Amino acid sequence: MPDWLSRGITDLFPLASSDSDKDNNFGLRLSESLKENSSLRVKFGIDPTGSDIHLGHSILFRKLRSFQDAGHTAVLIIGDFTARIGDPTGKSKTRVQLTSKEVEENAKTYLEQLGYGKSKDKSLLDFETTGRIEIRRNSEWLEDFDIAKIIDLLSKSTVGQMLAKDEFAKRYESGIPIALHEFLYPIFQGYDSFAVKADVELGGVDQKFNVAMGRDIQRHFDQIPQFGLLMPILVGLDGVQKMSKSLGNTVSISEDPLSMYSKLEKVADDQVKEYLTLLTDCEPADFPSNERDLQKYMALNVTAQFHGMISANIAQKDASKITSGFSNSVEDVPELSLSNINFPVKAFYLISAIGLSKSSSEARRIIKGGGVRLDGKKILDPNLEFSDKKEVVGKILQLGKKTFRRLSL
RNA sequence: GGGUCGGUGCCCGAGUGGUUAAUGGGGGCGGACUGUAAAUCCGCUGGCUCUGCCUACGUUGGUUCAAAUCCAACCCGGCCCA
Repeated sequence: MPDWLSRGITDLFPLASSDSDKDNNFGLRLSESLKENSSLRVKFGIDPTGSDIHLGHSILFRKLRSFQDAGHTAVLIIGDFTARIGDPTGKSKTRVQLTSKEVEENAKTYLEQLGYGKSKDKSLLDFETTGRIEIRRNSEWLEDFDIAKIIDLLSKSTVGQMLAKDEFAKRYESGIPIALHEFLYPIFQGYDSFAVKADVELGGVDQKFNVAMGRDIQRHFDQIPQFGLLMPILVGLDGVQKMSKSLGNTVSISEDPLSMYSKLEKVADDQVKEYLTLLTDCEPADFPSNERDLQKYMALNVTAQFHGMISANIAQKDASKITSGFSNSVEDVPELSLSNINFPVKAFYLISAIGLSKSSSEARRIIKGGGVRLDGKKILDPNLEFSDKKEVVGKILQLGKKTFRRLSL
């Protein structure tokens, strides 16, 4: 198996029983497809339930991109129909069902973040080269399923199988409700594989059940079952739980270089190498030996993946100025426009109005707690009034240790 | 459908008529410390341009000077029985 493929993966199934067992030998299937010049169809489903793509998601997209670069076809399935069910995976309670309008909006932002419309060297996926990507929505085939068909599919799985799935088992045991429609999710996701004739499905390790379901359903319809390629779940900034928006431990791929770098340089020591493996192409031979240096090296290289090495370098310099107390000489602070603020304005209101705090009460609290600086000078009175824009324009507003904004007109 | 127990702030969980945004823990945020962090320590943790005013204990109504706490109906859930 080539390196680009094996890097970082946790599972590939089924495993070949012998070298000639071509339906179960992925290496063989891969080399055959290259010989015949017929690309593999690599399915990856996204559930447009949020709007932000973070680094945890990006490891799957990176792998998908590797397939594209190797000449295969990424079949990106927007789970617009299944999103309305809600994937129970990893959820300890029934997920809220979204309206189709919300789903559509999310899907659009997803595609933009993935680089839809951009050249391939500036985007996460290759939308540019013909034949390398196919974007599908599963409402295409799921929307008008009739009951007979659903019953046919449902009859292929048992309650026992469903309850063997970890999340269902846990919820069942601890008395947390499982709505019946949640059982449909894995089945429909599995059907997607048949609908797009997937040769491979990519997913996180927590998707094993769903990916395996795809194999069952393809077999049921006499299609050669897909291979399952599973990637690890990225641990989030808290160093313990998986990276997930609802846990608030994410780094979003659309974040500015400075925030991205600053967050990454404090990733827990024992996660740093994992980040390097999954989020960069760096080789272990080049890793610095000192732990703090390794952290910085990782933060730099990951940031460079999304913003380029030049911006990443500036972010690194800026971050070090900030931590050593020279925040006024920072080069690349994101600007924040004051155009819709009416002066005179009180400090707490300013912070809340420009969106740096969740509420004006929170802004007051942070100020009282000594967490706000303007050009390095602490502001301690929430009611401090700025009578004119000129007083603050061009200055750097700092919130806590990580958030910096240069105020502009 | 019947029985029974229960629904409290981001989460868990106290609280069963009365100074109060509601004990405690977790999480989060801010500060100190440090190799950024973690650990530890301290502070904050409903909203509002805030010396005050709103909104809050499943929902709606009721009793009362006064209700998260009492009553009624309804909604939602766990368990047991069918």
